[in-house]
Amino acid sequence: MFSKACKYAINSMVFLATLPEGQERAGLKDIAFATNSPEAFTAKILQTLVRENLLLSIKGPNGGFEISEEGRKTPLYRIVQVIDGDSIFTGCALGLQECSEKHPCAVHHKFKAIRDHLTGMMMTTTLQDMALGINTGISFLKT
Amino acid sequence: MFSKACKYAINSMVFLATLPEGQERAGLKDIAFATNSPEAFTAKILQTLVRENLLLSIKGPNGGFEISEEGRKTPLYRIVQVIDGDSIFTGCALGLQECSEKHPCAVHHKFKAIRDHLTGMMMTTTLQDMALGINTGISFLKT
DNA sequence: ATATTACAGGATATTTTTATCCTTTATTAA
DNA sequence: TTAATAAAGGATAAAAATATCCTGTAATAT
Repeated sequence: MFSKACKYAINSMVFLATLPEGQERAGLKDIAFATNSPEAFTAKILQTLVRENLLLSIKGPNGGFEISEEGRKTPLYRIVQVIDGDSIFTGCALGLQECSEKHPCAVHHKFKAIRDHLTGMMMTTTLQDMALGINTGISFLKT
Repeated sequence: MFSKACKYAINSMVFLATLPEGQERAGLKDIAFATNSPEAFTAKILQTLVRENLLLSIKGPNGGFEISEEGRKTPLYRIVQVIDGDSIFTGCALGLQECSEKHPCAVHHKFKAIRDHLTGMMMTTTLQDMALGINTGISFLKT
């Protein structure tokens, strides 16, 4: 469904979103540990998120990453789009280059309904929402 | 969503299911052409489907592949399961090893609804259904 | 100023997925 | 029985995704 890179991105963002005000910064090591992801690889992905202004990065002692205001309000949709592109939201399930109402693949209509369901969910779920679930103990960041 | 291997498998099966009675056999070359997929790679995938009794293969002159009776009735679900495994139907969107009602990830409930929607669709759509759409000109096998 | 800390980014390695090639095996037609 | 055909299957190859390592750069604290 999503690439590992994308899962690491989402989980890192959610973790940062769970941190309480006043101590919202975390280093790579802590992020990787909290999310069960490989440190160096995660670093690469965070770089992308920083470039997109979804994260702030601070070098030096007491440095680390913080979720930006923009990032906090960001829907899950955006993270996926940034890391995996939006083929999952728009691409043909069966691989047709052109798959549309006019030229549908054999499951176009049925599949479109599911994609739309997914897209809607991803657009309306923010990282903040997800963090809230974690912070209230309703859901979990790692196994 | 699905691997290329899986898309090739589905498209090959659907193509074979579109062939009229009495001439339901097609060679690798024709299958690959009809579905826009690489011949040798597709051959490997068809081997798997043959082992699963979803296809029959016949060697020698006038040989080729035929969809089996079992294959014709098979839901899309089964092809995906055979080629990609069922992580798409059961796995956690965010990569948690254990993701369940008891120990849900941050989008478990919302995502489960979508997965169930997908699973239902895949279980109720047979290759025959898909072939019918192609044969009636409603849908297309390639771009 | 200097040593230390921590991210940035380039280079490289590993693994998985996708793809091709070639020999073998089975089948058919002549 | 032989030549031709077509899939099976093993061996590689190429590409993409995942992962690690190392040097450079910025920031901080002493």
